[in-house]
Amino acid sequence: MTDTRPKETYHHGDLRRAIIDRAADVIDASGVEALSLRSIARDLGVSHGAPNRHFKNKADLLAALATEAYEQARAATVAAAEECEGGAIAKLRAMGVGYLNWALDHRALFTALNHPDVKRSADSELLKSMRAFQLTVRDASIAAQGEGRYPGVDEKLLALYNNSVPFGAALLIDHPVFAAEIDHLSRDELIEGLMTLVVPAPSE
Amino acid sequence: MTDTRPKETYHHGDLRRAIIDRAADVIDASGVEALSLRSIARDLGVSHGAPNRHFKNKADLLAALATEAYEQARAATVAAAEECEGGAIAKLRAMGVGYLNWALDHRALFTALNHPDVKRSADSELLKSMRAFQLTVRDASIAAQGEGRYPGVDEKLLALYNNSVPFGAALLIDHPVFAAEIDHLSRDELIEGLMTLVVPAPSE
DNA sequence: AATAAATGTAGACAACGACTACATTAAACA
DNA sequence: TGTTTAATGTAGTCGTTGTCTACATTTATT
Repeated sequence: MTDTRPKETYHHGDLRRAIIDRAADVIDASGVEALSLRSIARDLGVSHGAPNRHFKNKADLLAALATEAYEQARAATVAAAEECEGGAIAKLRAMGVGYLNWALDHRALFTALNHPDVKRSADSELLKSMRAFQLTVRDASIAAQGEGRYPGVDEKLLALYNNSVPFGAALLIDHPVFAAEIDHLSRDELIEGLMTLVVPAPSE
Repeated sequence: MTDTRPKETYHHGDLRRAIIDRAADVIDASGVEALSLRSIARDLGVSHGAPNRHFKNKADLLAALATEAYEQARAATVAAAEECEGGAIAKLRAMGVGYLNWALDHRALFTALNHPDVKRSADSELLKSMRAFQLTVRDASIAAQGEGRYPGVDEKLLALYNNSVPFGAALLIDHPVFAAEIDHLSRDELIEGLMTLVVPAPSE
């Protein structure tokens, strides 16, 4: 996954990429609070000031992680929809499954995506990625509505609903206390079961 | 803003309470990353080491905030259910509304409740509060199932679903990018509309 | 009244984020 | 090609923070 392309020069070659990857590892291992530009620099064998050439400050690194998270999440949901052979409703359901699988497979990025302070950042790249993700889900919701799902419901409200479930579920499934309650279900059963509640199969 | 009491007494009286309250203010105003034990101590007119008598470390303060958040959230949902005069299904729907209203009225505590590093804490008080909240929702879900809602669905899966929606929705509604998309709806319309999708009124 | 426990203070230290001036490498251009 | 310019990394510094320790003051207990 970490396809670092070392050019083996005195300049690191792709320090920005390496910092982001390392940051994700740190978050996975020790949490967001443990994230430190200096320790990442040490881990990568560069001076403590080097990261500042790539990130204006620490929040900027977190924003970069979140941007990547939104792009990956969007790619995962779009891919899931494209692999689904059903109609718009089935695709919407597949997108939720795809998103949940991505979130559980990339907890560090998912953490960055949900970090409370990321909302505060006005970074335009981040806002663009957020918006792209949102629109993807909204369009899929509208398409599903065209197939008769939840007729008459405000489409933006429907988009909120279809965003909220995987969003909240990923947080809860990742949560030790809540997860303990559902450990009799396999992950796939959990995700499939949940999305079936959200987007029931078309009656047939 | 800072209710610094007259420094006539050596002991503060209720420093722990004051620190928690001030921490919530800081989170509201400047985000979690801006939280600092020393600046809180300064604001309250005590020495920089005083908070350590009440919180083992910074994470412990965050855990205390989260504990209080879970207790408040539970109280709000229970109160909403008790004020609802309908059956178990109507009560479940009211609980979601109550939870969402609480979350949007107490963003700092909601932030603490969702902070990624809080999950990592093994504080037993926190775990107790988390569990109490979880069981409250689960019991209400089971009661609603007794009235015929989602027959045959694994009750723990149903509890997850009923937790996920308000959980995720509160995050999204609080989110500038997503919120911009639904600004044509008032907050009450939004919450009511969403919960109606989650827990439709019983057919009658 | 004597003593212990709780609570607040003051000082110290290492780590951190962020800034600066400077050095080295890569890129652009003549 | 050689020169200049921008990008990138280094080393040093500063103020702030979390956390620890020793000590002071107040409150609780016996």
